[in-house]
Amino acid sequence: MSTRTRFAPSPTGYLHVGGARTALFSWLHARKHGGRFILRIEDTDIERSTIESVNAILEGMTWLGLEYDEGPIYQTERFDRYKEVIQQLLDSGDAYRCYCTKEELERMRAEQMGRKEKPRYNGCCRPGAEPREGVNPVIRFRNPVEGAVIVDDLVRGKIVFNNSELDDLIIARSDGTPTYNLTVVVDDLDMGVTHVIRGDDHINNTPRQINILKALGAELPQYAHVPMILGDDGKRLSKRHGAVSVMQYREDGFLPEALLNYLVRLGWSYGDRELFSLDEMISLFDIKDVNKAASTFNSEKLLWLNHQYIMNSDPAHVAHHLSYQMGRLDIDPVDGPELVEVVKVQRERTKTLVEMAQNSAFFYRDFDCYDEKAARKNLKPAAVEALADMLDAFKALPDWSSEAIHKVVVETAELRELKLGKIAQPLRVAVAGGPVSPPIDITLELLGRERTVQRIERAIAWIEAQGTAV
RNA sequence: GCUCCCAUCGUCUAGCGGUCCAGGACGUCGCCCUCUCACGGCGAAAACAGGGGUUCGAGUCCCCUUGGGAGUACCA
Repeated sequence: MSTRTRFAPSPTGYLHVGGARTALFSWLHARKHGGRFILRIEDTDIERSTIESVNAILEGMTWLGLEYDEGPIYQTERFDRYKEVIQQLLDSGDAYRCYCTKEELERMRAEQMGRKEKPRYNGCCRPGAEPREGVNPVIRFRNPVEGAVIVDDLVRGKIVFNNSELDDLIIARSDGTPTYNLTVVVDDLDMGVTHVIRGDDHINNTPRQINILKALGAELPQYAHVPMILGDDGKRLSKRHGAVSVMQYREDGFLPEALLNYLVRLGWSYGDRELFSLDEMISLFDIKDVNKAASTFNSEKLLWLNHQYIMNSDPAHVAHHLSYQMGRLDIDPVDGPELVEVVKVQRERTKTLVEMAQNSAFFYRDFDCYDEKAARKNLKPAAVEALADMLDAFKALPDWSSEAIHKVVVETAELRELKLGKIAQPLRVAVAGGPVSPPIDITLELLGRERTVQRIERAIAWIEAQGTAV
């Protein structure tokens, strides 16, 4: 049977990095084995599910490039099928109606906890209960009492659960809607899922699901429970830890492939390798090699990876993503140099696209004011002469190239008997507004003669104005 | 409480009984390069949670302790 995997989020929020990694593992497994990857939306909890969340998840998957072969399949559209299976279970005696009220169940739990027992349903309606006035029954699965369920997990190995530890779980609420453990089983079965790859917070659900599958006479899929991702404090990753939404990483200037690369290395490795292209991930990844222990999300390393991808990816590709950030700054790339050229000169000095956009804004529009510290240090009266020299030279330059510009800067330094830094830095602040930019000759070449001239004039005027103001 | 899971540098990890006075990466700290910021190069500090076994030999296998995590819903 050909491999079929799925990612089945419940739409109660955005796609977070933990879910994204589970989806990635599942996607990789399908791709590696030439199988199919299914997206299923588990929206049976109508109270908590929202269409916004569905869209956010879809958007996240798209940005990451985790394309699905089937779906999205919505569970809310499959209620008839679930009802059919529930009826089947009822008919075969593997399920029964339970008339206990929520209040009774709560009391039962409280008493059990008081006796330091594991809280579980006591099975009072199991032998068959009489309908009660005013009580809409729930339907429970009749879990085997004897024996044990052995989960042969691809990442955990064998896990044994005694049936005596399990109780009769509810598969249909009193309003008739199916619950999670039932829908997962039916869906995975109907969709022919061969490998259930999911977070290890589902381990405890697995034996129950296996029992239902067995009652249905179905063949079991392979299970792989991947460890969770923790925040810096060792607790399960959540909003408290900062950016957890996949789309927030786009906002923060990350390349999707950098995030993917970071995620795949969290709980998985291939020797000493750190960098993996998508194709390499597909060929090298093996779900069996995934670690058992939970791992902590480390933003610093993600930043490093992002920088690696910014530096080593095709500049045109980076430029494409950079344009999004430029848009957020209200910059239209037609107002300055080609974005690709900007990427080429900025990529080794910025770790995120946000940073790159901010540090490159001066190529496209005038800045409002100088960086205070840099101006104080570099835009001093002593710099005026050299700036004026270069201004004249630049105006007269027949050829506006970095080589010619470089020559002017060097010659001015020699003429004024100053170190290159004493010349280049004031010039840099004058044209870029701050102390950081690519090499000055390249910066000016990209900026263009017109803007260079204007900005040097502006700087000279500014310095002189400072002098008279004090 | 009960059930299940986990445990190598601060973090991600290599290690699948001897080749480990434990290797790589991020980060940190030095030095070099340098017109700024970076890139890059070189180097340093930094870990087998503890205790019992098994074995000629244990980071690697078993048990216990400790510490973490998950589940324990008419949520998923």
